[in-house]
Amino acid sequence: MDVFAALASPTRREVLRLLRERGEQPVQLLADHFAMRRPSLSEHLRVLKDAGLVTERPAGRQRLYSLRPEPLREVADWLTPYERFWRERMAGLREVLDGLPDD
Amino acid sequence: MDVFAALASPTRREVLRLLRERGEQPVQLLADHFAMRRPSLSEHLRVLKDAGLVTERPAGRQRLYSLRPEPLREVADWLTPYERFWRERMAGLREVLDGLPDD
DNA sequence: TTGACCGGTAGGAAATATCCTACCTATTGT
DNA sequence: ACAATAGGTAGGATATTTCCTACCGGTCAA
Repeated sequence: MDVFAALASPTRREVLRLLRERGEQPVQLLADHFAMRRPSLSEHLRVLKDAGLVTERPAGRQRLYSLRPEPLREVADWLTPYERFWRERMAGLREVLDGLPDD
Repeated sequence: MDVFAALASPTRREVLRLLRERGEQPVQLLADHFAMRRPSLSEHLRVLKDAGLVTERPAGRQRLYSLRPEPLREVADWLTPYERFWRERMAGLREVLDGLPDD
């Protein structure tokens, strides 16, 4: 339910990256890439699922997880009003740099 | 140091919003908008400062905090590779909607 | 100089997060 | 039917977060 909290964990961000790069994955394949036992990864997957960032689909005895990027829009939307701030500051920095003599 | 973790708290996101909308603010003015004692807000401010999201400047007996949006670029950059995913999905949804009969 | 004010730190309580091992169910292959 | 496999749940240890009250130092104003 809370996208920002779900993204706070490096492990969970890494899970999202794996799903983005590889597409749908069973738990075991994901778990292979972490120095962590499977039940711990299961908990991370549950947090991601509660946040709507992944979906799960049974396939035989496996469960295939895939990326569901929609909730990331909330983050992108949240960032929007800050963009002009860092653009202005980057522009200011650019001016300062342009004002320096060539080396 | 960890921008994503700093953004996980609704209180801290609200602090950033206040600083964005009002500019530089002393602690007391910020604290007035939360149902929380001042020392707790001080801790949130420290987390934001450690993440580089605010700067602090002494002014008499006050300390003025202001927004420092640069670290948010890290978040925006992290989001970038996911953008095409939700765009594709939105496009797909659009097609479905377009295919529906007018009501 | 002294009292009021601003805001940080100390230390503790309670809740939550993050890991583990042990165990359970469901599915598959022999 | 049975052993092996996939993956979730239970419950516990520990660490971290988030709040509080009490207190402290620095600054300003009378």
